[in-house]
Amino acid sequence: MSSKVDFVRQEHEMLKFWADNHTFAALRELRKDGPRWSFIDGPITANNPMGVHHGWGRTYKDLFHRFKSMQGHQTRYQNGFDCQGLWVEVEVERAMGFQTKRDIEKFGLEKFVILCKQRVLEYAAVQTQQSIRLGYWMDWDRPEQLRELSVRLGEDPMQTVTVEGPGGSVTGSAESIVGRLGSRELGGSYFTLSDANNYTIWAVLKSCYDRGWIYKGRDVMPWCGRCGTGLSQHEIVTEGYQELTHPSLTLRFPLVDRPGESLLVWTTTPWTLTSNVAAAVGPDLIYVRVRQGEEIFYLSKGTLGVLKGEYEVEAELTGVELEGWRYAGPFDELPAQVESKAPEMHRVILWKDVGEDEGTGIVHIAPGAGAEDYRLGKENDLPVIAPLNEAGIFEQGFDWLSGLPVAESAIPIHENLVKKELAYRFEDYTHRYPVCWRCGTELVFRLVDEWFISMGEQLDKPYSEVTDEEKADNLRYQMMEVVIDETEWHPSFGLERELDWLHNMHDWMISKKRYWGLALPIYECAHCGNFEVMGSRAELQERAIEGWSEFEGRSPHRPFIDKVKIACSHCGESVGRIKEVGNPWLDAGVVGMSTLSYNEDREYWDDWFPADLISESFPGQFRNWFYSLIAMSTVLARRAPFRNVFSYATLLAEDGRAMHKSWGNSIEFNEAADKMGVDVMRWLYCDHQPDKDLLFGYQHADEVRRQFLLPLWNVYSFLVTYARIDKWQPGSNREAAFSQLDRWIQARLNEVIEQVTEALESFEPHVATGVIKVFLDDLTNWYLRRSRRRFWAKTGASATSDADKEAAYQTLYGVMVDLIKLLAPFMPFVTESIYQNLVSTEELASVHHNDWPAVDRARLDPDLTEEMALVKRLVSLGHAARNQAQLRLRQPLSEVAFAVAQDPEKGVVARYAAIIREELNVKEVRLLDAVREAAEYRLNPLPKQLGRKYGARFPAVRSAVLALDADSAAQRLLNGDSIELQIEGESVELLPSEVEVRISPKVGFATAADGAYVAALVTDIDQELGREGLANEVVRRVQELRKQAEFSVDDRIRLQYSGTRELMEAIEAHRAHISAETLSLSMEYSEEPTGIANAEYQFQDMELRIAISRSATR
RNA sequence: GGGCCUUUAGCUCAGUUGGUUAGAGCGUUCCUCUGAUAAGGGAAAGGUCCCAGGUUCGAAUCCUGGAAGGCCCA
Repeated sequence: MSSKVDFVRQEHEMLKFWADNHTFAALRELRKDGPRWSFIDGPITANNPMGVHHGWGRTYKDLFHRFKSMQGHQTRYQNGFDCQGLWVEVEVERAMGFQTKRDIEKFGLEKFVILCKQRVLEYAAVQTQQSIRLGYWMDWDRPEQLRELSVRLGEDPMQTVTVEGPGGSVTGSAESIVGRLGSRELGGSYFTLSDANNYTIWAVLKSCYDRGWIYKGRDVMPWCGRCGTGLSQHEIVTEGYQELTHPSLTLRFPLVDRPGESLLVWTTTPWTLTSNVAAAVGPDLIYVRVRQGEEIFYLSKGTLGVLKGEYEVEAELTGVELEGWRYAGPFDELPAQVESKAPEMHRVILWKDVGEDEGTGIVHIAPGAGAEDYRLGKENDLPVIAPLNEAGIFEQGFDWLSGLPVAESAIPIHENLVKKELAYRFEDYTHRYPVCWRCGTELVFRLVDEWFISMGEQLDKPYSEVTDEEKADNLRYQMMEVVIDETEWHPSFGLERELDWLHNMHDWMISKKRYWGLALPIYECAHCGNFEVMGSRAELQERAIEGWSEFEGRSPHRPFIDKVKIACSHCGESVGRIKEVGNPWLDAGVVGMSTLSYNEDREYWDDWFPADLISESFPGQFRNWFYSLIAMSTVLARRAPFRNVFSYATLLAEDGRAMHKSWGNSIEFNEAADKMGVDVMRWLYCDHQPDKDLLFGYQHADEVRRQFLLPLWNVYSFLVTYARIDKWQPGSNREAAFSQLDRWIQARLNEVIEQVTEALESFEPHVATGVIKVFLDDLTNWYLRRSRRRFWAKTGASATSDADKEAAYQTLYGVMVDLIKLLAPFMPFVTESIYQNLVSTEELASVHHNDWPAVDRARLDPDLTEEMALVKRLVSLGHAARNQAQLRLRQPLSEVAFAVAQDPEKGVVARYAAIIREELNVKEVRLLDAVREAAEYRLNPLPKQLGRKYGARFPAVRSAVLALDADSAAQRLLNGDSIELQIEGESVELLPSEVEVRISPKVGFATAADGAYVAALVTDIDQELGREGLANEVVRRVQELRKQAEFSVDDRIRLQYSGTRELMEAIEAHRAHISAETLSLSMEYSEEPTGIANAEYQFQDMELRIAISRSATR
């Protein structure tokens, strides 16, 4: 067995092994009658290859699936792809070189929608392959089939195709097959573009409509001129802001009734000045009247810094005093201003939100170009001037500005204001400004009509006081109710965050003036204004009065769905669907219902709803997927769609910054998989506290490989190496005599099984990995290190040694098998590889088919594990002492003596003497004789014990203890006697367990201490010890040479040697030892040692020449 | 302006119900071990536990206020 292993290549071999043997299908078969464990996948946008951040989330999803599966559950294994919406459109536009919506319309909607579907299918195929590479076991579609469907769709969507489903082949048009992807007849991932998904949203919207929750609203909202669409509140936060620099403008609003006097107003969006109707001041702010030359300005006292040059404050007045002052607007000459009659209405209004942090304390108000302005305008009955069209270009009625894109308007507007002598100051200003999160275009605020779902009134009281009656017609509180009553959040602060969002959310804008997406089933009558919502395809068919035949057989998307007209139920006019498509979070949110066949098979839904787990990254999802998922199931069933939500933070590059291609710190998924291997990636992901941002990179990955994966492999490799030499097989009836170490590692293993199980059940993967890491260290650096020689024992030497060796094999093998089972959900590849070599049987052909290890309580042994922990601690002190005295481990010493903190610990030293002796290479192990060997005592009153017992009197007790004569007090305490203390006139009894006696040993020892624990080594080396040390040096050199010469570990050799006389004497004195250690069948002195390999060494002023050859006999 | 999170070694992070000696990994220096290990082990150096108050016999930990950073909402 080579210890050098190419893990990446091995992963590819395992992928092939799983594929060839249908290992995943076999697992599903094994678990098909198990208790259900339900998972709903949050759809990944099928628009680009997946990134390493997706790898993080998908690893968790796979981890929990595999864990639950090993616990016997059947699960649905359905991945999801998010398909509809602007992000796909934007990529297709980019690919086609389209600039505007007009380009799309010119190209043709029908063809455009097909391109969108094709893109989704292609990237679904890519992501499927990547996910398989990750070891993510899901019910994947065959990537080739997805690609094939994409091609067919492009050729002719109505051509007939046949595909294989779990229950046999399915035939239909390419378009209809694509529309049925993820259905139970086809299997595979769900696609949010599916007919079922779209029609289930129709059902949701219908239900909202029936309760009066759907409405058309007019509002000023963030708008992307390039995309020609508004953005909802969900889309604009987070991704939606950038630090941008804009020209900011301070200008005069001349006061009509006060010649020569002006308000000073500040704006960073000069284009909105064209639509100014009012100026707002803070009612309680202090304003000043300032003279600068001939001019008088008004601005708030706190913003005087904006003034250029000298000024003189003439008066102070409050905002209220300015109310009603009339002023001349900056663009009153524009026809749009004149028509709206705004110029004669310009006046100062009050607004409590006006502040002094920036600007002049006087805010210009344009209700047609700002959200808050619009609300303020409504309250004050102000006219609304809307300057921009869909594309962000000035409308007619703006004279010389009409036709100008808003982005190009700042400079001309400034020049115009300079000409009118209104401009006061002009400078760059950097601020966070909203941009379109898909295409990066700066947003403007625009007055538009959009469709909304009413989220219910926000009541001015805490949730606990909201009554059932109030909840009855209020979606907001119904959602809060199901979240509070039915869900658990990991990490727990998620609940608070979600409730905060739900409590404050606005009505949900569900429409988008775009092309590729859910066809909103809203039919608005142009004649009478009435609107209706269709709740299903059947309902639409029933109501259709024209166009059905053109729509028949097509997916419910534009343009075909738009052919269908119904008769208005009020006035009978022919009514078409509104042109808007749906917000994509409707698509993602409904999957909690649609993928469980809520509309088609209520029994199945009942079986699998709600999900036991959902899991996504939390930044963003509180207001996106978590929210929409909850909204949809609350509308339809008034139930929470999941019981547990597990979420995690953000993946960053190793330098702590976001990954950006242009910054050179970004790592692509495929590259990471090829270079690190996915087992390493998965471990790296899981071994991280999920609510903290994860720094992902090669250094970190290499650490995982070196510190975890390699040692794991090495233990396995050791076991296999010697099992082969000894032809050892598991399951024999040979007699085994289990040692203390065997019982210890078994006890530890069972502790670990218990802890790992608990950690995974409480959604704390990083706790599980932590426990396993410590265990692997125990296994390699303690159990194996201390057991190695047992494996080297010559078979047949004695019954005792054979039974000991058998026990070692059985123990290491058993531990290894359980360990890889525990590790299988985390590292499915390397564990499978080990399993195949170590265990695999016909019934359980994969590690992943095994049951999760159960805790064997009989093997738990807390005393043993605690004692061994102490032994390790003492031994480590012994190493420290050797280190300090510069006494290498190869040099045997006569004895080590320990001091321990507590009386009961004394027994441990004796009981584990053999282990300690070997580990520290000493002849004797004993306790320090405090009376004889201590040079100094110190008393350490233990705060935990004494503090709890005496509370506020602790300081007094403490000083009383420290005031004792340390020598005599220590003697008594070490004898187990208590001591009377007088504290503030009272007598108290000090117990030996309440104070630690610290010893400094006399000279002659090399010591190391940790609190009261002391290791003291006798450092005298007599001739005998010295020779033994030298013999070990010789052994070491021979071993080194064996390795250099690439002898195998069980090769017998002939050894020739010569060198310094002292060395030769040592060799003679320890011939047997050297020959046994080095497997030398013959050892002979030779002036000129000759053999296959030879070497010369110099150490400790001595010289050694050796040569070795393989011996023919064994 | 409000809510949530974070702040501990040069870097990345642990730190249990409050206990007087605050840990790990990486990096640096030195030592050591090697019959699985291009590995491992040990030691040294490195700390105002963000700041200020408070509670307590005792605070990295609990409370209040503040600062800085991140996220979310106005």
